[in-house]
Amino acid sequence: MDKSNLLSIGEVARRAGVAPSALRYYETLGLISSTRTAADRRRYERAVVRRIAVIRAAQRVGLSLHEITEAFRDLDPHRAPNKAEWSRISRRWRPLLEQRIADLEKLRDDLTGCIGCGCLSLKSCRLYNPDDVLGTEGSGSRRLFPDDGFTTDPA
Amino acid sequence: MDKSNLLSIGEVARRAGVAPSALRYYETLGLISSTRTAADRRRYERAVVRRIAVIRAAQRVGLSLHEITEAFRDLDPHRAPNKAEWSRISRRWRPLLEQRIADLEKLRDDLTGCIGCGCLSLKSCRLYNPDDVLGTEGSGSRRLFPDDGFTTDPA
DNA sequence: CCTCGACCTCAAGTTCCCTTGATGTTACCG
DNA sequence: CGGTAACATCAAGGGAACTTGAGGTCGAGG
Repeated sequence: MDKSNLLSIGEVARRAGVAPSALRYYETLGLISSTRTAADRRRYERAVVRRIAVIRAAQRVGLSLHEITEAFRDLDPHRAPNKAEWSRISRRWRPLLEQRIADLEKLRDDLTGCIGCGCLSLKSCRLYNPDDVLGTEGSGSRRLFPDDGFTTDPA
Repeated sequence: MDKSNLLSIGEVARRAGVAPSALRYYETLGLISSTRTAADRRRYERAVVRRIAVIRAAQRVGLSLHEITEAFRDLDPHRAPNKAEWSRISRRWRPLLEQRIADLEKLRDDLTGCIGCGCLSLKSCRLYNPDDVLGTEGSGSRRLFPDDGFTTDPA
């Protein structure tokens, strides 16, 4: 059942957790590729499952399929990326990942208790009293939403 | 120009960095609300700017506007959330945030050099040799993509 | 008074990411 | 040999999140 080490679209779909229709769609975008059997069925290399996992992960970071296609542009679609290719993608995405992580941590901390802005006491905190205008912005703390109009209230 | 401390749709749009059309759209969804002038123009409380910032932040985490509406459901749309309301939203979103942060860190680390799986040498790393089957999964390290089919290859 | 910009509504359009349906072929099972 | 499941293509549909356009109103300025 494992003939020639290639996977059918159904197998890939199950393993990657996406619908076959999505795989066909990805193929039209050039995100993944397949060979065909004599009877025109798609056959996938095993590496495509990993590739799809990366695609889904990148999507969750907020990348469009187009951007992901860009990043994958000069990877051999049939093989797993080698070290050089992998680190090229890594270099490309890392700043974005860092930024997104920082954003999320900031949101989490600010939502949770102003850890990010240092006011651990939770009282008279800007987040719980959003209409307050900050007296000073001294101690290196940063605003969650820099442009929310609460400091620049002259219309 | 600051009459009655309310903002026009244009002002809110500028301060929040979104288009007026988006604000009208949010209103149809019940995400934000406004009062009207005699001439039927929308007037917004200042707190709406913060609310929009939270909406945008939540969107970037991957929440749909519908989910955000849910979380905001029983907040008074005209006021900034008080401490209790804020921490309700916080409690609701925190696990999600944590999960997303963990996912992103994992992706970053695995992309960067298998820091997450402990193989700092970068040689014979699963990520660089994705077709390898893991011999053991012993030392507490976790897979980036748990269901990618490389361990469960019996069809 | 006239124009201009900012606003209003409502319907339709757009982009992204797929899914669904119609219709047909292939592969295997009993 | 017949049925059924899995696959193929292609066109159309669908939801989410907005934007755009048409047509109209309002208030201030020249």
